[in-house]
Amino acid sequence: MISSPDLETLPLREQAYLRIKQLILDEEIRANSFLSERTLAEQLGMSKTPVRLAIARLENEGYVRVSPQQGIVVLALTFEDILDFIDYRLALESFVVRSLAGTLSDAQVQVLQAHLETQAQVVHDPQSTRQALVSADMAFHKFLASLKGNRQIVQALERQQEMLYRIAMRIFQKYPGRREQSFAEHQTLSRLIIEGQRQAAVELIEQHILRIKSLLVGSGG
Amino acid sequence: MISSPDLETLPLREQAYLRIKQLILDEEIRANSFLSERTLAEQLGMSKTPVRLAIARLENEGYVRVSPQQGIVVLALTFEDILDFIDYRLALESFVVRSLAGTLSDAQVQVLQAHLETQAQVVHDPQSTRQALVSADMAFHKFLASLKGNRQIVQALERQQEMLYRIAMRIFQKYPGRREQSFAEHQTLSRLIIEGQRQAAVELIEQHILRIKSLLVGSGG
DNA sequence: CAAATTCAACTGGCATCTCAGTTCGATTTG
DNA sequence: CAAATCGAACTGAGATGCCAGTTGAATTTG
Repeated sequence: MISSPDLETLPLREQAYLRIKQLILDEEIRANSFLSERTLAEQLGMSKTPVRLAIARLENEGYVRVSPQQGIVVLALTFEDILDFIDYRLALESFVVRSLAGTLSDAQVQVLQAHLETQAQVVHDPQSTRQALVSADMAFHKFLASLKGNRQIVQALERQQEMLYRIAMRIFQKYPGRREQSFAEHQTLSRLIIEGQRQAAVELIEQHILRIKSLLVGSGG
Repeated sequence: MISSPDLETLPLREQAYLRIKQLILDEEIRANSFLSERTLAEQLGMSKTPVRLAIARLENEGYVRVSPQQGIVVLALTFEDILDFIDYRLALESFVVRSLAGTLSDAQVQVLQAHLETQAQVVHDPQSTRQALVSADMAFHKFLASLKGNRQIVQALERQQEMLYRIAMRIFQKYPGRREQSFAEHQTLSRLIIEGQRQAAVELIEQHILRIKSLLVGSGG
């Protein structure tokens, strides 16, 4: 959730986009709340122009809706939206796992295991914030996709992850047990991919993702 | 490729977006050519402001690249880009077909067959333009996705189709035989989905899509 | 007191202007 | 003649101001 180059060196429209999106994802700006270009511009210390570009981008990505002469509304994800995004993710990730299984080079196996080790430290550190846990979880899936080397899929997955970040945070809060369980599944999944057990790997990732749907039913959107 | 509400009633930024994108897709603006906000604004009869928003959107979608103090470049798809988009499509569509097979209601079967009939008329009309043939082909796939009822997947597929529209046009030009072959596969695919032959349906759609890769190798990017 | 009306304070949409940085050809200079 | 230099003509980035349309509370009117 953090982008590396110094925020201040970026164009103002990019700063505005990143900062507003972060406020939304962290729920410092809640769904269904209203914004205005002028207020945002003042708060961010810039003019309306770059704010307008940022808002337009957030609208295209589905975070807000802009009504002429009315204002900007932060959109709430409907239950249907969430289920759609989960199936979308399922389509992407099961493809990734299917085409990855049994194809990893030795070097790739090394990097994958290093990545798992990094996540292990976060998971086993009692100091880790919920943000850190969720980010590490998402980073693993994004990393798998990047192994496939398909920019479109990685980008699509990123977009999906950001959109469901707020949901993931709630799930991690409600079900703390997922901390360990999710990581254990990542380890198993990695092993199956490395060993080339394609069918088992695909089934595991599908269960891994579809389990989220079950959890959501129990948490009521 | 045509959006229904009267172009003139849309906000200027939307008109600019649609018109510029159409020029790019129709290759009236070729890849690697340079644009400028001011020139476009003059040509479209509006100020720079809405043009700037349109260009920003096209940049986010990957159609152009904007360099500060230099200009706007219409991006050419690399061969890798194309292959990535095709795999992306494969991930989406094989998921759609897999989850659709054997689940269609009678009403959905009716609409699907009506859709096939519409496409048949376009395919068998010798007057049909290449644009019409490509659009009808894409419309079938988009329709299948819409049967699944997942907005995210439909939207992702739309985006992918538009991005590969120029490539599809070249392929249809180089291989006129695809006119009939593609349509025949759509008929078979529909039958397999209706009859619930899931595995066969998935294999067919995967072949259908992967065949495009083979054709591209023979056409040299 | 309640209903209709007005109006001031907002909203985003767009045009315009200035600014700094790039580019490239004409000009100058060796 | 060739190389260095200068400058005019571009580029997008951003700030600002105006406009039309919406909204809601105060005010007027029955």
